[in-house]
Amino acid sequence: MRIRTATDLGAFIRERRTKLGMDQAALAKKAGTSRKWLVEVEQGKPGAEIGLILRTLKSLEISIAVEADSPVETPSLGKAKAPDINSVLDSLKKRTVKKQI
Amino acid sequence: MRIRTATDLGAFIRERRTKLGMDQAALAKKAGTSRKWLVEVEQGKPGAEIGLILRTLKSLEISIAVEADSPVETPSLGKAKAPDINSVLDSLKKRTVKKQI
DNA sequence: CGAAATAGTAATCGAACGGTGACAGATTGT
DNA sequence: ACAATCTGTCACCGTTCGATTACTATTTCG
Repeated sequence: MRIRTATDLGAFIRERRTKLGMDQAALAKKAGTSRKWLVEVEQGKPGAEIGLILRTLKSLEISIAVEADSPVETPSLGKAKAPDINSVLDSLKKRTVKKQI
Repeated sequence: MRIRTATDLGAFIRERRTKLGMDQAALAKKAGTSRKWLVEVEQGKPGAEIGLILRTLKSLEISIAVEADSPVETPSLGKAKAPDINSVLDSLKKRTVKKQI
């Protein structure tokens, strides 16, 4: 499932939790958090800390993956957009990536 | 890329940022955060708020997906897997979605 | 060498986090 | 009806976040 907001994430966590037949208390304990925190997360709390989120997902055996949408910069697409290459070279010229090479 | 820890996430964010030729200040501004925050996130800060993380990933055109590792029960067509069905029915009997309607 | 840009760090401060414990509402089973 | 269970909410409190504003490396190029 695609996650765009904290609400998406909360909904998915809840769905998975109930599917596994766990109640909030059980999951909170397993993830090492408080039940209050879990309630708020399932409701889409945007302020929740990523560390606790990851622990919770792990407790639910949920894997999380990230992926770059566009390879580097949307090339192609109709217009003869060579400028993209130039802009990249330009930015590289200004101050090289530094880590490169 | 599979994300298991905040460090994984920070590394991926940094890699993507540099690949796009952005510096920390540019990304921080685009994501509506402070540069200091971004520095810490790239270093793997587990206390970072999920809301800001999601904004940052969006600014980098990174999509994030979650997936249940084990399917709880395979509703595959006509398989002779009765026990799973029962457990599902059991959990459903205990408490339904409730917030519906 | 020196200037410019990028990245890391420090101190401060208001705001929000997360934990605890308790309570009310809703739902289910006896 | 009653008890048991699960969920949502509340107040309190110590801790920590994130923004801001500096300052210090480090790198790169003229």
